[in-house]
Parts: sequence; structure tokens; C-alpha cells
Amino acid sequence: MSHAEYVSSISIDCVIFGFDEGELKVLLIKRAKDPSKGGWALPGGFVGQEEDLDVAAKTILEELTGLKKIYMEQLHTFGDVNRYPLARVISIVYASLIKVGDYELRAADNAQEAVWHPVSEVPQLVFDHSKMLAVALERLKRDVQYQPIGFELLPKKFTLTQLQTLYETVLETTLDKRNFRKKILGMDLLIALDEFQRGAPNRAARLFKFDTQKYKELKSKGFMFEL
Amino acid sequence: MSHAEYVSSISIDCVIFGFDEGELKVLLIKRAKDPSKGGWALPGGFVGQEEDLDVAAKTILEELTGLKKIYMEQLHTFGDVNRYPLARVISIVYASLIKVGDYELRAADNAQEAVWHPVSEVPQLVFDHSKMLAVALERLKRDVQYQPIGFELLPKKFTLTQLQTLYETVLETTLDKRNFRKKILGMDLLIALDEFQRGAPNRAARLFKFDTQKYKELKSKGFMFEL
DNA sequence: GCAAAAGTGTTAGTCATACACCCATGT
DNA sequence: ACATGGGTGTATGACTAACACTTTTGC
Repeated sequence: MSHAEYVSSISIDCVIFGFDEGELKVLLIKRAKDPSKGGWALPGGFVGQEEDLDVAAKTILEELTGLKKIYMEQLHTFGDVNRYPLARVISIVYASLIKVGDYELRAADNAQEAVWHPVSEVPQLVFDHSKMLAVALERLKRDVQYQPIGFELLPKKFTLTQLQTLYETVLETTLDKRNFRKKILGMDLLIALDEFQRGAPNRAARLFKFDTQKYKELKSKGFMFEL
Repeated sequence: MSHAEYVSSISIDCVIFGFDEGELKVLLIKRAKDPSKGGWALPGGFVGQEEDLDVAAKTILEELTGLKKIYMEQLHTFGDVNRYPLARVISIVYASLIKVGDYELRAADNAQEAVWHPVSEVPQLVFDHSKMLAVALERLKRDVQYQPIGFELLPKKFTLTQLQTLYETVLETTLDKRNFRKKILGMDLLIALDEFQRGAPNRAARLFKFDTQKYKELKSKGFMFEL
């Protein structure tokens, strides 16, 4: 079988999660071109002939969010023959977690607009993008139990309640406040700051930041999160 | 950007693990054709224009092992521009666990021979196949901690020592016999048979089989294995 | 002073770990 | 009878889970 016998276009689609206002959100674009012009889609694009996949993924994400150096992971490759209407296109899905506030959303060439949607109320998506999102969510939910998240999604300084809400959102459960704090503080992962949240009609919450060193260690080593 | 602007060939490579004689093994072929004729490689092949990826993966695996209905999982897609010398080829890696004894190895078109190699002493592999194997091993090691394995790798009837050895091999540790048994039996996953191993110069070990129902439940739900 | 969220300990039960000897079989 | 691996129980410490009230702040 010759290497040139069968060919296909290769695209990359990105599932970009953010966390804002106590909700998990995903970045969607409205397609500016056919096929499915005007439909909601995951941001994505084609891979250049001379581009490594990881590089292409970063390029696409940078174009969409304006940001570099994002922790991004290859998730899964979707290649059903008819997943894309015009031709056989194999799509490699990358996923990323970013801080919603940090980047200015600017729509790329192939998008009319780029918007954060709560994952709990995502519109219908084009092609097989709903399946992609479902896979990404499942993966996120699993990963959360084995390695810390938060660093990627929360602002630099955050309260324990924010962190807890993040976990509750992703895991779709509720957690006990005291046990959560005991566990998370016991990991030696957070550094308490001498700063407090201001402007709330209630007691001001202490702010924390991640111990970057420890965070990376736990991330690579894997840890267990069960509450 | 047109969907036909950039194209590439798509291949699938399979990392097929087996467990035999107390060792974890991987199925390799000796390439029958250039490029890298005569080099050791993971079994793989090109994806047909009208073939879904999962179907193609199964077809390729069937051709190589003669077996259908194998639990096979998509692992990762490798697409560095120069990973393959003759052209841009993107390769999707699938991984599988099978029982070594069950299948007759028959070399496919593109192989001179197909052989089980202990993973501890794998020869140098062609292209980026060593990287693929490394990723598969890492993944196996991680998965083992969160879901049961064994069903796929061990014969239908097996001893607890065989199962323990499997875990020790994959995790690259040693485990305490009593604790291992306590834990694994406590999962209600194994069914004790009234049969015993024969022909050993020592006490005959009781044979067990998996409770298929329970096994699938635990597999999908995920469980913790720490010893 | 009231509403709203922050913060804080103890207890009971479960689970992981460490550890050593006798048993059955084949030669 | 001996060599080889099979099989078994207990005690300790660690972690998980359940649970309610006081504190601080802004209005």
C-alpha cells in the first residue's frame, strides 16, 4: 500500500474551557463560512502541510484567544467518514483550560464571533462537535479526580470557596466545606495570602494562590481527590 | 481556507500488549517493505478513504492477529511533519490488550514476521514508534490504577499469583500477597472455581475467573487500586 | 441588627499497611 | 524429607465522612 494512495485533510478543533461566575464555560464560535455557516462550532482550523500538530493547535488557539503558552492536551481524533459534509476530514481535538478574564476574545477568519457559553446550556453544534465536547467534558471530569486543577482556571488569587465551587461544578456534586478545606490545605498546595476579598456584603474571604512548584509535582505525579 | 488545500495520508499503528510467562509483551512486526525494510515496527497500516477510524483499526488488528471483538482504545495521534520519511503521514495509535495464547500470529502483507517482545527489552523501532510505545506504556500504567485489568490479558482461569504478577509487572512494583488478595477478593470481582492448577512442584493453586458483569461495572465506573 | 458567607474541630468508621508462619504438593 | 510456592489474620495508623455553630462584614 502506497503512502499516497489515500489522503485526507486534517483539521484541529479546540475545546477551551473557562470558569466564570461560578460556571464552567466553553468557547464557541459562530461559523462565518459554509458548510454550516452561522452554526455554533468549536474553534478550529486546518493543519498546514508543514505544521506539526501541536504547533498547529497552538497557532489556532493563539489566533482565537490571543494567548500563548497555554497548557493544551490532545484529546481524541475524530475520523468518521461522513463527519464533515464536503470531504473526508479527520479532526484532532485539543483541549485547554484558561482563565476567562485574561484574554480578549477576537474572532478569527472563520468566525463571526467567539463567545463563552455555559456548558450546561450549549446550543446545538455543527458536525460532530457535540460529541467532541462530550468527550472533553468526560475527560475533564475524570482528570480532576487524579490531578489538581484550578491553576489554569482561576485567577491568580482566589478564595477557597471559589476553588470549591470549581470542583463542585466540574464534578457535578456538592462537597463539604470543612472537609474540602482540610483536604486541600493538607496538600500543601496553596499559599495563604495576607489579602482579603473586598466588596462583598459579608465577611471578607482570605485569598490564596497556588504553590506553582508543588502544583506541577502533584500534577505529574497524580493524586487522588475524593470527597 | 478550502478543505482540500492540505492533505495527508492517515495511518493507524497498534500497540498490542500481551502477558505471558510473567512478562508484559508487545507485538512487533519486521517490516517487509521500504522505508525501513527489515526494521522492527508496531503493526499498522493505512486508513482507507471510506473507512471509519475505529473500523480501520479493527481491520488492521484482525489482519494481524486473526481476532475480532477486541477491546481497543484510541490513544494518541502522532503527526510531526517529519515523523515518516517519504511523505506527511499522520498516524493514529490504538492500543489493545489481548491474551497471548489465544491467537495465531500470522504476518500481514507488510510484515515479514510478527513476534511478541518483552517490553523490558524492545529493540529499536522505526520512525517514531518507540515514542508511541512509551506513551502506550505510560497510559497502561495509569489506567491500571483506576480500572481493573486482567480480563483482557489473562487466560479465562487463572491463579491469584498470576493476577498479582500482572499488576506487579505493569506497575513496576512489588505488592504484598496478603493485602493484594484481601483487596482483590473484597471487590467481589472474582469467582473462585473448584479447580486447581496442576503439574507444579508445589501446592496447587486455586483457579479463579472474572465475574464479567462486575468487571464491566468497575471498568466503566473506575475504581482505585493502591497497594 | 440583620443578612450572607467565612471560618473552624471532633468523632466514628473504614481502609491501607506492615508483618510471619503453616500447608499442600511433586520430586 | 525437602524445596517450592499457596494460603491465611491481626494490629496500627491514616484517611474519609458526617455534622453545627460562631465570626466578620456591608448595608
